[in-house]
Amino acid sequence: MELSLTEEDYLKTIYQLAELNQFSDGVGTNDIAQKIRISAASVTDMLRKLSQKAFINYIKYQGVTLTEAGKQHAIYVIRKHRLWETFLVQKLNFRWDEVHEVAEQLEHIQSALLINRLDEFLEFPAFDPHGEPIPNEQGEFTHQKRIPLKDAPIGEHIRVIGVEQDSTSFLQFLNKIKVNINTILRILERNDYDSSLEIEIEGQKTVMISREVSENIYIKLKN
Amino acid sequence: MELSLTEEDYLKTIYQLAELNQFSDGVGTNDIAQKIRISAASVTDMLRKLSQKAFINYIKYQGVTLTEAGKQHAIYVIRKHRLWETFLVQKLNFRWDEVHEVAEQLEHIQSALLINRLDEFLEFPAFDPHGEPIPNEQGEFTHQKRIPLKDAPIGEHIRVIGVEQDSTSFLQFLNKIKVNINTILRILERNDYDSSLEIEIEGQKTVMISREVSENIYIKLKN
DNA sequence: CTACAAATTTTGCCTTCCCTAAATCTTAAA
DNA sequence: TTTAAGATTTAGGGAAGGCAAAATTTGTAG
Repeated sequence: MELSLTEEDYLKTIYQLAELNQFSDGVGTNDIAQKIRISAASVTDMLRKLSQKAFINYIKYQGVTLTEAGKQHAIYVIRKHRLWETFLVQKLNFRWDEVHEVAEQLEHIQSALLINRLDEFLEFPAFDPHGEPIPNEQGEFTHQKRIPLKDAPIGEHIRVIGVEQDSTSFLQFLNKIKVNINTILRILERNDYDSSLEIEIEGQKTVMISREVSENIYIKLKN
Repeated sequence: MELSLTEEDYLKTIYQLAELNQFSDGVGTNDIAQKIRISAASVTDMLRKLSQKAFINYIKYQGVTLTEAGKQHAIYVIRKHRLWETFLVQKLNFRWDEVHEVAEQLEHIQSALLINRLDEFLEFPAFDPHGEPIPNEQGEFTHQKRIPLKDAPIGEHIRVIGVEQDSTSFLQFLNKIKVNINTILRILERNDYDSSLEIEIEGQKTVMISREVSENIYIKLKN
């Protein structure tokens, strides 16, 4: 079944919200409305529609969960989004902070052939430029243990493997201090009063970063 | 100004129809309707809208022409379309007959950065995989003299530089007989009774092609 | 010059997706 | 247990883009 661009956005959003709130048992109308910047009334309309098409389980006033079909499709949209982001960064030299808006459009192109060829062209990447896993054609994710930089041990060499991507200005900041995927860092000192960190970047310069920043960078120990 | 996907399609279509009918002085409502498979009534609606936005010159019952702004944008859509086709064929190994549908979607992605980076990535191609010229960022086309294969001299080595792309089955046929851009041909014999040609392909096999086919392949003399 | 066929526009209406305001349900504090 | 705040849905409606049928204009054959 072909879904409209809008329907795809809803499914993706519901999937992402469900990921976040793994504790609760359904995604709320308002959460969706807020995330895609739309009125709650409009969301209710669409939920009824998606429910009829059997992509979501929807009981009035109770929140929604994805059906298996809905989940499959949501993952497919995420696959498309992350493959395009990878393409933009690796092949067209986009910066971290430039990819999102364009990938939001590209993710709705309808062509299974295109996506599989793109995957092949990129040599079947397992992670996108922000370190998020890219589902394969079967919808399976590669898992990877990620530690927030703020919890990393002091003094050891560590490798950046992911970042949160909600904020463009955050990504631009990382760009400015030349922190990227695979950048090697070392925490020199932790300041307890404000949880800021002094870090060494690629053995070169030293930078102070706030707790906000160190919460949004994920690393693994080198080796 | 940002144009909707639909508006872009209309402008592109008007441009293409105007190219074809260079003799007449305006594109008709019905022509547009037929080309984009929509009712004439809907076309009238959109023409009024595009006229208000100053992309076309429209006088009721008189047909339309593009304004300078409309022409610029039409050419930009064509630029996007042809760059994406080039990408699909050169980088993702799409066949001639597979590219059109996907490029129709990709041509509406809104990002000047994306298009210019794609252009660069493809090394500023002057022609798309069907031999059509790709306008540069300034909207300028590279011209190239093309001779229909049916009018080519007998016996000489000639190079395929373009094909018509209206028919998928035609493109599939070319694929089957392994005729592509830059393929070297030689006409062995012309059959006057039905204007069919016997041609040699890349010095290898020999094939009979009908007049319909030879009218839709363009060549230049080798060297 | 007329009259009819073809082209075009108008009219009235549909679907999708969105909105505000009003109504209703849920839930947690008192 | 009550109730008010917050969440959600309903009601009514708008813009974009589409359609069929009716009305109008144009152009051409006689």
